[in-house]
Amino acid sequence: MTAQLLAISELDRVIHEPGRLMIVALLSAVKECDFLYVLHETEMNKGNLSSHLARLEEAGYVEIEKTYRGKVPQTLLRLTRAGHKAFEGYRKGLKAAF
Amino acid sequence: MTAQLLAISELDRVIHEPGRLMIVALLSAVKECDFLYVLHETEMNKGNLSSHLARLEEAGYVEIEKTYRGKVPQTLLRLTRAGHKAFEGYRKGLKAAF
DNA sequence: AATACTGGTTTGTATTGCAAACTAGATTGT
DNA sequence: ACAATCTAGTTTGCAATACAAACCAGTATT
Repeated sequence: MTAQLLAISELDRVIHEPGRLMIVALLSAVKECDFLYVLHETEMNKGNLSSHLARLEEAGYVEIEKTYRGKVPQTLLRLTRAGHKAFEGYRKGLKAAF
Repeated sequence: MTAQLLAISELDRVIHEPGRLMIVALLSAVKECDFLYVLHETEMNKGNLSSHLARLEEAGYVEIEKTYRGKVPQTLLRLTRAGHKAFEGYRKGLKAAF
């Protein structure tokens, strides 16, 4: 197995999925934002975004904080340290592959 | 939607899957090889490789030619022109995203 | 006091990805 | 010769997705 194929085979599947890749790329840039911002920026639907976030949270890559902006609920999102490392590793993997 | 997110969202899913990405990367380098070479090089199992190849063929990205090496069957694989273009486009997409 | 809107979550389904089981034919052993 | 084994794959069955439609609790509107 060549280094290229090895790098591809080792890509983190949680991050690799395009929907989640968008989320992680976005969060890695802004440090914190809310559900609706990610929703609009990625052009996903709510159900999809919700479940991808749940997956990322379960992987320990994002923190989800439910709070309020006045009376309306707001879900704040941040990449955890593990999330940042995973994304960095993912990008290194890509670079190694291509 | 930023250019980065757009690029991610437009990645070709057929090629994006790591198993198939390995196959396509390999075929793009060698022009032609057989099933067993890809099998050993990628370290997949046969069932998996077979179905990923079927998907790539159905997408028009690989040509599958069944022939014989003496008396033993041999499956030859090549990337089609469309496959080369798709892979090139995929790499451009990645470059645009990261 | 209905109706509609916000900000999400849950549910149902169709598609995948995966490996175990199978197949057809060639080879080897007895 | 004929059973057992090997080779080169394909098919099948299942578990895990990804996706959107339907739902829900609370708020604002008419």
